[in-house]
Amino acid sequence: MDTAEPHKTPITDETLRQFGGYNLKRAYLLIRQDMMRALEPTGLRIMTFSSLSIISENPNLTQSQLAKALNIERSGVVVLVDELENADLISRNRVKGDRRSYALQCTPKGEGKLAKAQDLVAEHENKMFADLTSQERDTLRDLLARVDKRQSKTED
Amino acid sequence: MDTAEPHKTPITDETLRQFGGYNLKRAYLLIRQDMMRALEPTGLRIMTFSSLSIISENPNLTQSQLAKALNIERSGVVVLVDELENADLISRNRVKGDRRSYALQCTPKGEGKLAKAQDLVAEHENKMFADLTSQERDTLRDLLARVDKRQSKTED
DNA sequence: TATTGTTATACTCTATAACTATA
DNA sequence: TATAGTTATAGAGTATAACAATA
Repeated sequence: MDTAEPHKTPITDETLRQFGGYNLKRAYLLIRQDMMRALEPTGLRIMTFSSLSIISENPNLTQSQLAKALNIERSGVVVLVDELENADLISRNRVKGDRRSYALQCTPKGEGKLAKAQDLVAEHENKMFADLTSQERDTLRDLLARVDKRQSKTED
Repeated sequence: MDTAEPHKTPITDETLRQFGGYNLKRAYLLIRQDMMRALEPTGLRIMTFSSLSIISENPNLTQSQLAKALNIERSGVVVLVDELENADLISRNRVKGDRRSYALQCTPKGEGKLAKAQDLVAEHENKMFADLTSQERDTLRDLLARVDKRQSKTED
């Protein structure tokens, strides 16, 4: 079998392009990479940034609640919260009624860091979605959110 | 600090929802998981499915070309191609002019497997995008593809 | 018994770097 | 010297399972 002709024309992925999931993955990986670069100067990673944002928006939530919000396991949250606490961006506080759980709060330093990070992320998004009009960005966000919303419905 | 009140209202992620990347990630992880489930009966994983599809569409392409098409490193392709070859779904063939590279081809068995897998993936997509009209699915695909297209342009 | 947080462990995916054989 | 494929290794990211403290 020493006789194959090399493939000449440019490589295509037309078949895969027909699938929404394929386009979704390509775009996601691209944006993920630039997002990591954008957050670099803050010392945050994507998941610590997300955690910080949710903690800021929902003061005194527990780690279990954060796990559910992030769609990850409780064990994964420990690492994220450790990292944020060690950087003095959040605090673990004891709760009145239940001594098993912690109430997570942003520190002032954490709020400042979050604000800075959000600016960098907004900049990153403007870059990544530069080819889309403001209306198209809204449409994309809406369509993706509607796909995501099916999850809670189809909880079997 | 034993005095924090627990967070009462449902946990929200409104701030993060404003970012396209966040919605993208949520939708991607959701679809990824169901995609793995959909492919399970075929024995294929997402990346071997994608590889098989691209090889079928571009007969006799090399592993390096496949790596570029999949946006991964050459070393990663070896594992994928090994897996497909061991399952007798593709063959590595020697090329005329260059004895360093392989020309990858789908076997008849590989074409059959690919067809079956594509049906399963189409079914999976119908399920995941059930809340979107046909037109909205096209819009989503188009917007994602346009985000992805920036990559080749912004090659610095 | 069930739940919160924790730890240890393992698995998947991918990148990096060093190697070989060809060119 | 450069390129195709290979191998070994390491690093994220996450899941699973078992555990201690508390409910």
